[in-house]
Amino acid sequence: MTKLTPFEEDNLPAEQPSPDDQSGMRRWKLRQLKEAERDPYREVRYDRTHTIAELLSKFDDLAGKKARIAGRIMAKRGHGKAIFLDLADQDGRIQVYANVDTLGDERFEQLKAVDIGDILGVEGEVFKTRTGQQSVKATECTMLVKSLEPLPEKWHGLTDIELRYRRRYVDLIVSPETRERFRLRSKIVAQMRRFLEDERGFMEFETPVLEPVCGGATAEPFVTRWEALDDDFYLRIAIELRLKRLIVGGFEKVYEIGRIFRNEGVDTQHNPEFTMLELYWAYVDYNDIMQLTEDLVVHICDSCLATRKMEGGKGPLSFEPPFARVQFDDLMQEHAGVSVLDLPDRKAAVARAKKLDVEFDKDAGYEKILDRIWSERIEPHLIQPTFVLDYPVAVSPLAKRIPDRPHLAYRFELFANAVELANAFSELNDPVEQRVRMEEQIARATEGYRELDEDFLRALEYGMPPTGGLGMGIERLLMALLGEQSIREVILFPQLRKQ
RNA sequence: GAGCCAUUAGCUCAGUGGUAGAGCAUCGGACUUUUAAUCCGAGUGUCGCAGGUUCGAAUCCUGCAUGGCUCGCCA
Repeated sequence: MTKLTPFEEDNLPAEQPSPDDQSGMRRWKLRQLKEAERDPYREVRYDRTHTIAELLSKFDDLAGKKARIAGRIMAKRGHGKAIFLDLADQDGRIQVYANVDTLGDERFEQLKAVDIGDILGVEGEVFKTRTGQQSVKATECTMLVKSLEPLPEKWHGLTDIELRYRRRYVDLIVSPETRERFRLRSKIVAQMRRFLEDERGFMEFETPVLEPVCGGATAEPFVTRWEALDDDFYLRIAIELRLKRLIVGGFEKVYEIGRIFRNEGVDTQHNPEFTMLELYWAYVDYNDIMQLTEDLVVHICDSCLATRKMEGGKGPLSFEPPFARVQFDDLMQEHAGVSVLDLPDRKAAVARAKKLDVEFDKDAGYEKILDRIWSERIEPHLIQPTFVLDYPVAVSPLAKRIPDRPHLAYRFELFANAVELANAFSELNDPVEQRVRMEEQIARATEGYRELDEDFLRALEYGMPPTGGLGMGIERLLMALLGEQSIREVILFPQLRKQ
């Protein structure tokens, strides 16, 4: 008998608790293990000969040979003097068979005491049962972790949405779909980097998340306090203005995949923190960026999903290039019955919105009303991947004006599944015009915290070459590619209220 | 921030005013190739929280909490 620490004495029951108290039962079992000098938490490593997926893929060669595997017990089927366990590791699941003849009485009784959720190392012979089930016949079992909480029901798993988010680790244990979704997220981001770096020669940089002034988008920032300086700072709402400084500095192909924070509400399309790919490419225009964007998305389809066709929430999607390319104004004329040329001011926009039955806040400014018409009347039609080109300058403060159509800017957005995936410009590099447009934007802003990023304007004054830039919401892309309707399904730990 | 909906056993869910239920899981027993193992037996509980109505409330009402959906802000 090993003497327990006072903490263990207090927290691990000495007597068998009520069977209803499942975690109590497990703690009681843990105490017995510790007292018998079989404390599972003492184990520091377990040498595996194979992962379960490897073992299964080489099963015929390994049959009759010894193997060592490890994983979590997902099911337990007692059978008198024999027992079956399902053992799962990261990529596979296999049956373990054990009987009293091969293990002996003592070790067989120990194995019978394991609970679903415990983590076990198993050494044994690779074999098939008489029903042909690929299995390992245990000759030695090592308890690697005692799980103190019971897992959800084996058939339905965890369906309570709140619990799935708050205890994502449990969701990952019991839901292969969840594991697969986040495995794909990791792979897609990795392939994004591989494509940009290895195939296109971009360099990734990391720019500050904490900023003295925030810009690059219109959104409410999170404010935080830098105590040492006794001053407020902001969590960035975009990466744009930082990366453009790198173009000024002479780097020609730069990108960052990073976290963005926007102090806004939560819904199926929005999480207060999300991940954005932003890239800037000197000496090219938005047509080159459009081609790059299409190539990138197709590369991800081919390398991660092995298909360019998928089931979106609003019907089947085909990412077969070339994606449709359509003028913003053509869509306006088709679905809103008006050209932006005929909506020169707020009054005209209000009249059109009313005619279209598009509701808007009575304080809404000109851009906001245009945006409302757009999202109510046009966006719902953009199911298949579509590049929408040449937006009104009024809603594109960082994009270069088109000289022979001065009310429009060199800007495109990529839509799929009726959601915006990406936003790109031929970047405005005229420091004088940029200052005017930013000042106009600030003057119209209804929310606080808007001030000119003077240092960005100074950078433009030093001279930024003609540049194309892109911003792409990673979660939005994942939703479109994986057919998910809620952004929380592609974010491991979505923001929820404190409990 | 607003509207609607949900919250019952560890998990998945029944239960519309009259003794709180099922399956899985758990506990006891049988079973040496099962696989949602099977068979026999047992116990699940602050019915989200706080009030109210009623002889009596999981059930009706009010407030609160958390979550979901829709809407507003936002990508």
